[in-house]
Amino acid sequence: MKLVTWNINSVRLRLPLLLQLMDEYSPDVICLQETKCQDIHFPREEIEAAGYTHIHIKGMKSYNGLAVLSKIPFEETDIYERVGRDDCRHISVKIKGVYLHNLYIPAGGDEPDVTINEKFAHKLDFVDELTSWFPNTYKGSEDKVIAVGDFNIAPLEHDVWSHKQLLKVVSHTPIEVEKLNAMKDAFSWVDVSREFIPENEKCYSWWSYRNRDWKKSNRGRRLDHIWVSEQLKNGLKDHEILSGMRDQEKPSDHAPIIVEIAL
DNA sequence: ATGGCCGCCCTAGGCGGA
Repeated sequence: MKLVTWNINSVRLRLPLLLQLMDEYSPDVICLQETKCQDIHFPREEIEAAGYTHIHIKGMKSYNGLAVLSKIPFEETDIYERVGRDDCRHISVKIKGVYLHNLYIPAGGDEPDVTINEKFAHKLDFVDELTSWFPNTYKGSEDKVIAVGDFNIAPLEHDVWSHKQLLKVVSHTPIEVEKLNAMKDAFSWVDVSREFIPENEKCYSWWSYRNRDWKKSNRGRRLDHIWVSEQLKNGLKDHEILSGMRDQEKPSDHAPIIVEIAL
């Protein structure tokens, strides 16, 4: 199964790029984050015409929003309200016996301090909830589970362009890294990108729009992740961060990540 | 060293992103 995760930053604005991605890589399943559109406005017809006839979405006006687009039928679909909010940050499908979760973890605002920044508290609570939810819901040793999406946390030193300069910047603070690692350990998740790219090599999936030349300055962060349960580790075949998509006209600030997994 | 952009929305400046 070829699987893509991509924070598309508006599915309507980026539809031509999405169709290009489908045409070039022919993934079986595509998980999108930040679709930024209500379900009634989702561009179903064009996506179905490209062969992705199985669509599971949960969107809202202006912010957040998720989609799973597939050539393969779903056996189940679900929508979750994390930390009690109906804000379109977690959906899932069951496909070929695999539970596939599409996540958009809150960005967390500017100040990494829960006492003055409610958004940062929301982010940490969101991760905490998932830390117990996955092991309570599945058996990592038996169930085939995949979690992908924009986690908005770059956990490793070489997941950011400057570890030292980003220690106090939301996305790379010690408390966020600790929380994300706790979530990973609680289900023995496998961090797929780091199975293919050694931890001592720089690896990014996001580059700010603010850099005049994102490629030249290369001040990126690895915010997008693909995690698989232990069951699937031996099936990992291929992996690529499609940074070429960051180089197109009107790009998303995130690059898609593609993996191939033998099920 | 710093500031630098983008997309959305009851079309225009504010919010959110990270």
